[in-house]
Order: sequence, then structure tokens, then C-alpha cells
Amino acid sequence: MGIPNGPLGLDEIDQRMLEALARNARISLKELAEAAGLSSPSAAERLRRLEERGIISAFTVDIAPETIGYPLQAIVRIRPLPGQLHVVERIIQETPEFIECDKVTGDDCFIGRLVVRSMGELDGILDKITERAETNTSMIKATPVKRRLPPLSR
Amino acid sequence: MGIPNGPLGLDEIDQRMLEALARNARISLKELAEAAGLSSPSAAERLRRLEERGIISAFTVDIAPETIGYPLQAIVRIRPLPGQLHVVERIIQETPEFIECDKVTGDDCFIGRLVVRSMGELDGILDKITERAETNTSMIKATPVKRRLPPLSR
DNA sequence: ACTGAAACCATCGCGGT
DNA sequence: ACCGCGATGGTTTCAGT
Repeated sequence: MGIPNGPLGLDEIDQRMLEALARNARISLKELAEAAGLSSPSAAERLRRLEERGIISAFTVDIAPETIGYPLQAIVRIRPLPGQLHVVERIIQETPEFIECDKVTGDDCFIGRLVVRSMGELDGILDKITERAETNTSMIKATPVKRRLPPLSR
Repeated sequence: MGIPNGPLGLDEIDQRMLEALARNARISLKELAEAAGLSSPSAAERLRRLEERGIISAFTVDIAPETIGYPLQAIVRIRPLPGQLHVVERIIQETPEFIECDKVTGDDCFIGRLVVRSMGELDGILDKITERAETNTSMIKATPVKRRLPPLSR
């Protein structure tokens, strides 16, 4: 019958492996194989294929910013003034407190997430951007959905 | 002199370990030890402490959504109608296409990120929310800053 | 925090389904 | 073609210093 879900398909085994890795990316192949219902060599080969296919783009570590001195997180929408788009993009990239940023359609051009030690620090960062863009900042109060996998099945 | 950077402090060794793990969370302890300039047992003990201190909150896998059939990503700002806040929060949590969501200050109450297979699917998801909230959707065109670590030093 | 030894795990090739 | 099995080599872990 070929590949279960078309060329992009993940079968149940792949799904279990990705879910196990999302819970803990450092589990051994042995544990991964158990979670998937496979032998270690088979799990290793599957894992290699998932990386090769580009489905797994990285194994990363999640840091809790508040434990390393960043008690505040903000989401900032940024609308560069005419002619300032590229400069603003560079400022964002070079400001390490921006831990992610997307370029989007709509009134806003960029939506970024940043961590700061204090409101004063936030003010300092935004001041630099405000010379070249309109900004709109929202402080994060809670996270109802922590980063999670997209639906994996059909 | 005690702990280098106060109770929240990360010394250079911790920093090198976190950076190495951010690049690839599945490297062996041996490689991690090399990156940090330590023996394997020492690196293992440091790693254990970083988890115990809550600095490392998880080891996770990054999936490329486009490779599993989600070519589109959107950021949605959501402002529930009076009395609908909790219902809206539940809808978001129970919609698996929302892969993250924060509760924020300001006009918007929630800012979420979602993956979809098509604009039609996006429309279907937003229709459910629009009964109970105002929404404002931005499609992601590019990602100038991919998720990265906060600054680790002072 | 390092060294060395023992236990454990990953990897490779082979055979079976 | 894919999975499981078994041997080899490497890695993790634990003792002691």
C-alpha cells in the first residue's frame, strides 16, 4: 500500500516518536524505541529519516527566562516608518532580547517576542526602535498554551 | 566570592553547555563536556543541576510545519466579548492548530500562533472564535529571528 | 572536578518475515 | 522493504581520590 498519508505522511510510529521527543528530546534510542513499539535499530533509522526529510528541524533546549533574570516577557508589534523596514529588521536581529520575530501581513510588519529584566530595560529597547517605527507592546501575563506540536495525524 | 553571578548566575561553563544544547539537544555527554571544557562526569552533574534549578525546563524537538502539511502559519490577536474570556481560552486550548498562545495586557487578551493547511481551514477555526471574540489575524511571511536563547551573561 | 572501571547503550551486519 | 537479533565499540555512570 505504499506510504500511509501520502508523501508528507507520518504513520502512527512516527507520531509516537515525535510525541516522545517533544516530551524529552534527550531520551535514549532504547526508550524512544519502546515508546514507538520498535527495536532500537529501527527507531534509529526512523529518526534519521525524520531528520533527513526535514520534518525534525532541530533538537533544542527550553530555558525558563525567569530563572536567569528575565522576569518579564513582551510581544511587540512593529510598523516601520517609510524606508525604515530593513534597518528595523536589523535592529531586531541584533537585539538579543528579541528571542523570536516574525514578518507578517497586515498593518504590522513584524511581531516579536522579547525578554527583559525590568520595564526600564524594555523602555530602552523600544526607544531605539521607536525612532524608526511605530510599536505596540503587550506584556505577557500567562501562557494558556505552551509551545506544542501541530496535529500530526491526517 | 561564592556563586559567580548571584543566585541566578550562570558561569561560562553553564553558558557554553546551554549554547551547545540549543544547537543540538541530543549531543552526547561526551561532546557536551568537550564543548564546555569539562570531563563527562562533570558535565553530567552540571546538566543535572541546570535541570534541578529549573533553568532548563525541557528538551524538545522542533518540527517544520510545512513538511507535515501545514504550509501556513498565522498570528491571531483575540479580544473576547464581555463574559466570554474563559470560553475563548478553552476553545484556543482545545484547538490543536494553536501551537502556542499567550495572555497579554492591552486591548487584546490573547495572542496565539496557529498552523493551518489552507486559508479555508483558517477561516473555519476563526469562525468558531468570532462568535465569542473579536480577532485580528496576520499571516506569517517570514521569520527574521528564529527562536533563540535569551542573553545568558550578565 | 578528574580518573578509571563497570554497566549500559548505540550501531552495524546478518537473517527472517 | 522493513523489522528484529546479536556482537562490537563507544558512552554514561559510579566509585574513589
